[in-house]
Amino acid sequence: MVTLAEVAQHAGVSASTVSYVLSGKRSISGATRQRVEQSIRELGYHPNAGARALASSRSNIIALMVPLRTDMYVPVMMEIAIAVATTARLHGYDVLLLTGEEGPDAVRRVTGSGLADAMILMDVELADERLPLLRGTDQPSVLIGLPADTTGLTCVDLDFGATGALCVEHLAKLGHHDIAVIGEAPAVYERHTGFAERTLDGLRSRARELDLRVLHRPCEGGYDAMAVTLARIFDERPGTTGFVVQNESAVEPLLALLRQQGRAVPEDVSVVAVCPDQVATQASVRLTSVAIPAQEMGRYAVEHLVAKLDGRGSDEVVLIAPELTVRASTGPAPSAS
Amino acid sequence: MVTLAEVAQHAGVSASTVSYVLSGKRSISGATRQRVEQSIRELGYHPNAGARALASSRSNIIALMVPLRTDMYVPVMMEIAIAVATTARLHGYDVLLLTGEEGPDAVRRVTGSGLADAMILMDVELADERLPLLRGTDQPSVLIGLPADTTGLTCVDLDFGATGALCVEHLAKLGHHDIAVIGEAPAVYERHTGFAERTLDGLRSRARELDLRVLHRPCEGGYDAMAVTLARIFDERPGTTGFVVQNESAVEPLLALLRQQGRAVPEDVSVVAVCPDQVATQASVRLTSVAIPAQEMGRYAVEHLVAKLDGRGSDEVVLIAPELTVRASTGPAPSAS
DNA sequence: ATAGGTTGTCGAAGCGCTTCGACACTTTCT
DNA sequence: AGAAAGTGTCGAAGCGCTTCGACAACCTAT
Repeated sequence: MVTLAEVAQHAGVSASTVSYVLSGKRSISGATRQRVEQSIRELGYHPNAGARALASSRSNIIALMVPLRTDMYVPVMMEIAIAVATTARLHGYDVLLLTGEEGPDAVRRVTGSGLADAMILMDVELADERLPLLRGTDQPSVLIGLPADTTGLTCVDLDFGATGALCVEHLAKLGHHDIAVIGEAPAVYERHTGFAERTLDGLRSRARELDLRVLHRPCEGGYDAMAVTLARIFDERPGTTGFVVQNESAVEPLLALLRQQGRAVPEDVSVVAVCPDQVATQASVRLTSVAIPAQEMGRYAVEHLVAKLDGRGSDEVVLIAPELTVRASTGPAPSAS
Repeated sequence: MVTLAEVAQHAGVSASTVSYVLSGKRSISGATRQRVEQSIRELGYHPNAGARALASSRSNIIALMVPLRTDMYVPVMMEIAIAVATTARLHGYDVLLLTGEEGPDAVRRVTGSGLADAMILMDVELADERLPLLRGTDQPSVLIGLPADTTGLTCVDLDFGATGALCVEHLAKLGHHDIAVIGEAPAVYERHTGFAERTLDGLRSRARELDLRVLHRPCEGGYDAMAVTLARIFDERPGTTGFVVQNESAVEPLLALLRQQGRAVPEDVSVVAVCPDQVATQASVRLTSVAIPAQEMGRYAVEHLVAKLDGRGSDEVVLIAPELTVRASTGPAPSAS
C-alpha cells in the first residue's frame, strides 16, 4: 500500500504539499504539481479512505436508504439508485446502500459514525419515524417522496397532484365522462406513502371542475385481482370509457382483460398510466402515460446534497411537473366519435 | 460527537478497555463491561467509522458492483442487491454501491483506497476486464456469474446448463418433440455474459440425448419483436409445441401472441420460463418455470466473503442446482393426449 | 531601497481508534 | 511455599491523512 509520505519522498516534497496538490486547497506551482502527479502515477497511489475521513471528517459517501420491499416499483427504485450512484461519482462521492429494514436505527448509526456525509431516503411515509432524527442532525438529507410535514426538510418528488389532474384533463379533452381510477394495492394506501392519495386528490378535484365522474378502486397486481376489480367497475359504472392506472403490475392485466372482453383500446376505452416509460412502451398497447422521472429525482437528490455539503443550497421542496406522453392507448370517447 | 475517550472517562476506565469491550478481543470482567456498556448507552456513543478503518485497516464495507444497464433482469439485480445488503448487515458490514460504469477503475479505486474490504461483482462477462485485477489483489471477492476462466476466483451462479437440461426434460416427459427456445436479445449474446449460452448448451445436449428437435431464436423484448420471432418459428417448425423462454420481457408478449393466434396454453402449446418467481406467478398464465435464485446468490456471496475475511473459506465455484416448479403453462403434448 | 503584499512550501499537531507489550494481581500446580 | 500460568487493565505508539501557522522567496509600489 502506497502512502502519501512515500509519494512525497518520491517527488522530493513534503507530505502536506502532496495533500494540497490532491485537494487544490492551496496554490501549488506548476512544476511541483507535475512532479507530484507524476509520482502519484508512477507509484499507483490511492489515498486511504479511512485516513482521509478521519482527518477531514468527511467520508465522501452518500447513504441511500432503499425500501426493503421488492414488490413494488422495483424498476423505479433501481433507476433511482443507479442515477444516484452515477451522479454521486460525478461529484466524487460513493454511495452506501442501506435497506429500510433497520429503520430509524440506520439513520442514527450512519450519522453517529460519520460513515456517510449525507443521506437520501426513499419510500417516505407521511409520518415517517426517521424524520425527527433528520431534523435533529446537521447532516444534510433529501427525501424522495413527500411526508406530511416538510418543515426543515428537503424533498423531491413527482407532483402527483398535478399528475392526477393531467391524466383526467387528457381524458376530458377526448370527451370521456366516466373515469375509473385503478390504484395501488390497498396495502400501499394503508402504509400512508402519500403519493397515491395525492394523485387521487389532484385527479378528483380537477374532475369536479371538469364535471366528470370518477370511480376509484385500489387493486392488487395480477390477473385475478384485476378481473374482479374490473368486473365491479363495469358493474357499477357501465358507461366507463376512461381509465387511469397507477399500478405497474395492474397495467398488463387490465389491457389483457379489456381485450378479452372485446373492448378495444383506444376505440372503446382509453387508458392512461402513471408508470415508468419502460412499462408504458413495452406494454401490449403503447400506453399514453405520465412518466415517473426516476433519473431526474435521483440526480436532483445528489446534486442538492453536494451543494449543501459545499455550503450552498437550502431546504426546499421540489415537485417535478408531470409530463403526459400521448401514445396509442387513448383516443376520443366512443360517444364523441 | 462522542468519542471513545469520553466514554472511557465516563466509565472510569482507559480507552483501550472500552475498545476491548467493543471488539471482544480481550477478556473483560463482567463489572467493567457493564459499566462501559452503560456509559456507551448513556452518552449515545457510536464509534467513528473513519478512525476505525484507519486504525484497523478494516472498513467493514463490502462493495457491490451492479451493471449500469437498467434494461435487463432488473428485478433479479434488485433482489440480489437487497439480499446482499441485508445479509451484510447481519454480519456487521455495510454495502457500497458501485455501478459498472467505471469498469476496472472502480476495482482499482476500491482496493487501493481501502474503501471496502471485499467486493461482489455482478454481470460478469466471459473475459471480464476486471478479473486480472481481482486475481492480482488479496482482497476477497465473489462473482455472481461465471467467467470463462475461474482459476483463483470464487463464483456463484445458477447452474444454467442444468437449467436448460431440466426445461427440456420436463417438456420431453410431457411428450413434446419440437422445442423452440426464445432467448435473450442478441446484444446479450454478443456481450458474452455466458449464462445464455450455458442454458442453450445444456438444453441442446440433453435434447440430443432425448432425441428432440430444438430451434433457438434470440429475441428483443416487446410485442413487435416477439411477433416476428414467433411467426418465423412456426414458419420453420410448424409442429412446435414446446417453448422455453429465457427473457423476462418476452414472456408476456409470447403468451399474448399465442392466445391471439388461438393456441391455448397449455393445451396446444407448453411454455417453460427461466425467470424470477415473481414474473412466473404474475404472468397471465401461471408459468412453469425455473426460478433464478437471486436471494440465495446474494446471501451466499456475502457469507463467503465474511468467511474469507475471517480467515476461513477458500476459492470455489458454486453452481446452484435449478429447481423447476410446475405451474399452469405446461401440459401433455397435443399429439400425446 | 524598503515596507508591504503575494505565492509556494514545510513542519507539526491531531483526527479517534486499535493493538501491543507491560504490569499487577489472582489462581493453579508441584 | 514458590514458580508458573492465567486474567484484567492500562499506557503509548501509530494508522495515513488534513490543516494551520510559519516562513522563505519573490514581486510590487512608494
